[in-house]
Amino acid sequence: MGETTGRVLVVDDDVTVRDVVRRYLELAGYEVELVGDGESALRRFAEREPDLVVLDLMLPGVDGLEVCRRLRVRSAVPVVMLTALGEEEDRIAGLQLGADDYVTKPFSPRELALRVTSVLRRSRVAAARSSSPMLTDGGLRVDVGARSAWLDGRELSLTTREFDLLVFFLTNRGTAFSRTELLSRVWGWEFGDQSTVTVHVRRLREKVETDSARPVRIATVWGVGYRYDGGA
Amino acid sequence: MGETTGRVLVVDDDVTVRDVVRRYLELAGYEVELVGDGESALRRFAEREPDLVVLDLMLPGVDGLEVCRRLRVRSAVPVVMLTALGEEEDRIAGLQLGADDYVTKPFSPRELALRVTSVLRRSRVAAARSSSPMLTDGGLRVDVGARSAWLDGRELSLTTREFDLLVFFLTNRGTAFSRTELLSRVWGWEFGDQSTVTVHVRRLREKVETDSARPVRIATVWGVGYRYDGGA
DNA sequence: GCAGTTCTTACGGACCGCTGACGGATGCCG
DNA sequence: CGGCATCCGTCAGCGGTCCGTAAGAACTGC
Repeated sequence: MGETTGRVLVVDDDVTVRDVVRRYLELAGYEVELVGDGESALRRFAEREPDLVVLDLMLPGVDGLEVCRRLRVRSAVPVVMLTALGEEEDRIAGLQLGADDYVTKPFSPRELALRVTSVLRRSRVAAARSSSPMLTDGGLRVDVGARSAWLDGRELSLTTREFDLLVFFLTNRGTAFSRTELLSRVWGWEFGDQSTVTVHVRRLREKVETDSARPVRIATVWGVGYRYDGGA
Repeated sequence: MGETTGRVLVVDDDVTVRDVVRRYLELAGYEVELVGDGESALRRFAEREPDLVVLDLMLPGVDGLEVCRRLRVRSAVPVVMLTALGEEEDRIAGLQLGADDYVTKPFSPRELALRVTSVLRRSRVAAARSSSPMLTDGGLRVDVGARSAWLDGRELSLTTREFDLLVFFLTNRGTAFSRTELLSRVWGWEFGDQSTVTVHVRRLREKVETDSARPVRIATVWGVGYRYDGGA
């Protein structure tokens, strides 16, 4: 099959390793680019934006960990690290920097190709699911990732607690919660003054209700607590 | 249509060939320059920086191969070679020197025009993909590969950290990040003083915000961290 | 009308982010 | 090798925001 399933950038200073890796990855259907040092890796990455990077830890000049960090600054590209046996600490550091997998030298090229395939599949699934969710209700729109909210088009300035509270309500519509439960699930407290909740609900109402004296969205459930009803 | 789709420099010592080629290329919408020998070709190339060069192999004085080689020293301009039948070796040499296509004499002028169009299209696609990606936002332009940035045309002098931070923000617009997360993804630290982030954001703001006391691009998200909003 | 519950307002302190300054590290130039 | 400039991380002070609490008023259900 001539169809490529992705572009892979291989970074290793050993020509022999590069060639072997190249052959196997190409057999697996990948388009392969090779570079021998960190600077070239970063430059080539910027030019070609490969789908995955195979990165040797030991590199002349900028080392593998630094390359990984710099890549991570501007890309979520999956990285597979090549480490020598016994570089335990480096491996851990690498994974902390966001490497997605690692292979210890000496490695079987077939194994590397398999890992590449598996990491790539994993990251593609993750990417498909990662778009920032938008909560909406009537004229209310909430971007959880951006931590901002709009009511009828104009932006609301909500404090941290208000925002968290609103998000909780929006993701749990139609269910009544006691103040104690809200304290637990929004504040993370297991005990505390319930009036804290009361006051915050009031302040939130001032911002999301058209008439805060006659609330439509956040309903009071007498003797129990509060419930979020749709604003539609 | 009067619009030109590119400038082509034609190098051939035969006046008749030049005129025929010129007519067809102009019909195809190109702006055409004609020269008759190698020295003129190099000089004119330097003056006009055409988008493509049509180059006869047999030239008085500096021959075609040498011209091609000299061009390649300082430009990636696409070259289409004109070769006589049987100049097999020259053709191979030409391609090795970086010619992008060749046409054997006698040739149909229409075929030449088609080849020119096709080479030009190919090279433009390649250029678009290989030029280092530019991040832009409002008056802000960032060349990631070159590690340089401009605001309203004048170059910014950013330090390494500032640059990385800016690139991270530009590639993750509209999402709020905690200082801890920035520390992890830009600094590569898993723990550390959060004020490090605060201070760097401040320094970056001084350089990319019109009024750093009233930031527009890098918004503070109270109790959380920072978010990059468009500067538009 | 009474008791329990919720609403409203006010306030002080805690928290947070901004700022300016400093010392150490690093790299460059003489 | 020594001096200088740059960059970086830390810190303390300050000013502003936010939060939790308390206390009185209003309301609900009985």
